[in-house]
Amino acid sequence: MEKERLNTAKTITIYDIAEEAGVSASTVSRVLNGSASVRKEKKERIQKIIEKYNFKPNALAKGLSDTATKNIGIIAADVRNPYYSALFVACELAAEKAGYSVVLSNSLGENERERAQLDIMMQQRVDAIIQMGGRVDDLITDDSYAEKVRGICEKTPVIVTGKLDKAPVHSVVIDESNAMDILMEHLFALGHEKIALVGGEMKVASTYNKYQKYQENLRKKGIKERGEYVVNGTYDPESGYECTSKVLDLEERPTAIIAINDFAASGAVRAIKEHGLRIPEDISLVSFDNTYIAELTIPKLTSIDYDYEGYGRVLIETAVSAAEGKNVEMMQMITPKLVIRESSGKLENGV
Amino acid sequence: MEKERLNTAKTITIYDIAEEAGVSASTVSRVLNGSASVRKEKKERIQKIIEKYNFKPNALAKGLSDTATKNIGIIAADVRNPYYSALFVACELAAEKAGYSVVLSNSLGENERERAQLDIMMQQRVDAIIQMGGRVDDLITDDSYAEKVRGICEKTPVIVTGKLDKAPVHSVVIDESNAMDILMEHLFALGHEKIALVGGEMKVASTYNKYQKYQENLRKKGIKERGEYVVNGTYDPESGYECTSKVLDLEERPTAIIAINDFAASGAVRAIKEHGLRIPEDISLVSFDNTYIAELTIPKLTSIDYDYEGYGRVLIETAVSAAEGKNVEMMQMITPKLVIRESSGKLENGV
DNA sequence: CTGAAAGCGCTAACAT
DNA sequence: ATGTTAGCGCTTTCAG
Repeated sequence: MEKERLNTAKTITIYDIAEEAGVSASTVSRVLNGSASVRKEKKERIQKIIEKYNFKPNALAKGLSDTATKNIGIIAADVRNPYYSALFVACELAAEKAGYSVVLSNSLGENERERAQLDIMMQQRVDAIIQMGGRVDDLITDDSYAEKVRGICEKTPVIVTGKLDKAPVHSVVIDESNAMDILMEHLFALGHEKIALVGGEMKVASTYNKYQKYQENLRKKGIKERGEYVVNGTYDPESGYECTSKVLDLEERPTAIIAINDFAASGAVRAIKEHGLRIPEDISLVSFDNTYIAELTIPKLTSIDYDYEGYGRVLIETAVSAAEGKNVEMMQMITPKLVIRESSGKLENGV
Repeated sequence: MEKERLNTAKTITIYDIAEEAGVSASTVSRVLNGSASVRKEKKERIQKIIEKYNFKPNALAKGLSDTATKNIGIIAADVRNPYYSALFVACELAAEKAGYSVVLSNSLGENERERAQLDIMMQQRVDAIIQMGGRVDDLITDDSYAEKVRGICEKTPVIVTGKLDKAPVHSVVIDESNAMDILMEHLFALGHEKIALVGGEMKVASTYNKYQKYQENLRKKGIKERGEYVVNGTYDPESGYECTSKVLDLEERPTAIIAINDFAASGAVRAIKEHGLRIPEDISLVSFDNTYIAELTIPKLTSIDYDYEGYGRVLIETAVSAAEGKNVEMMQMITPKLVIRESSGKLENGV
């Protein structure tokens, strides 16, 4: 049987354009990129032919001869998480404006995949790599991972949303500590002192930092920390539900709960309602990330926002500048902001 | 000031490997791809050197000389929507297994962007393009868009999750009609006859199809359709809230509501609760898509699932087969499945 | 202002 | 089994 190739219209190249215009390929290239002046007459003739064929230069060939591909690789932990999808889309939009494209892949919590993706992006010759979540969230940097990234940094700038010790990467991180301060100030102002912290793993740097600040805030306020008010878990609704249930079953239950993210908070809402308690009358609930989940729950969640659009812009600006060899700060902070909705309220009376 | 380029370690190529191994570049290429047998001794020597430098062949050069890039472009309407993110990740995983990478971009409802993205993917020489949502969801195909895609199809297979008249694309669509049948059967079985349909735009094919089936089911059951029970809107929570509110304010309100997707349903939940009604005791609520939103609401939603993993697999298999010039069916259907949760229940008594 | 020529890194006949 | 050679499509000196 003969092998049939259906989709095989002739690929038109810069040479075809050149021939039809009666000029050399170089000239076509010049008008394509505006890299040098071409006589107006010729220029127009060439442009007409380009349009006629709707010619688009082969990006592979261009990337091969150039040094840049105008592609930025993004490795996200999981775009199904609204935090990452919001940030990713923000990056995509910012990149578009800067004349770059983004290439996304999800590490999905698997170390192996994350490393493989780094390799693929290098092979693809992206001009910079942005890593959002995953290994760069680890409180203790994985040594072999750091080494891998170090190798990459020699050729391609790497920007992370967390930290990576021992590797010259650019960091653009949320000021988690500040975020926790804001949240606790809010709760203190409402009269809460019995405050629980649910969800999240201590091996994740951002969670650990929040925990530190949680302690510090209590201490400053002269409130003794109760170990049973801090229940670790993961970052999903199920975990939020379980952690919250535990806290609510305590003899002396808290009057306010801080969930590690909106997902966990949504689980917390369920647990609180099942315990026959009202939000915020009986218990206040606040969380981090301000994803659209915060508007889906009933009541809507008071949550910490990061201005995703701005965050994405900074990430891309950093990536682009670094890719173009400009000098960029190695460490930048994103300032969080409190968005007050319905889930937090004044402490009415003791429990 | 001197321009400084930091990230510029020497790029090592197949020739460097060849030289150090004392062989020709072809031989290195052969061991790299296993495209022909190489004497074991040499092979091992070469592999050692490759590992030593952690050499990864330049994908651009490879794509340029080969005819394939092993990249599949995916244009999604918006990955921030859990439906698309679930499907995208499913595709990514399936592609990975097939030795392909996926390249994502979001059209975000903007016609211009969607077209531009098609161009970019062509320039990038992806082996196939999968389009999820966007213009391919239109009930009436945009002519100029179809023409554009037609041009692309001549070179690169296009797979759509909707339809595109007048363009030889492969379709992998959800059997929406069947989905609506299942949902209504479920409601009928629970005793509901006053059924509303909220959210969605009729200009979107899938919504229109659902509406058709909604009517047909009522007719078959001998129930007269009430125009006021069908309230169009969009696909977000806000719209679900508004559409549902309208329906609940009717003199004779429905006993069951079908939301166009989980997002709209989450808004519906809010509206229903604000009306002081219980779900499902006073009113049943069902929806389409079975995203994680269905598990976040209280109560959890009865929703139509599509088996995202399977759906993604079919999309990628189709893309890969088409890219490799194999014969693939032009039209495939995804069978929906009902997932019953807490939001739907027996009709207790008349309103 | 423009063309010729070399090269980006890899693959694929074609010889040997 | 392996080396040689000729591209893939574009950019970029270098001449003129």
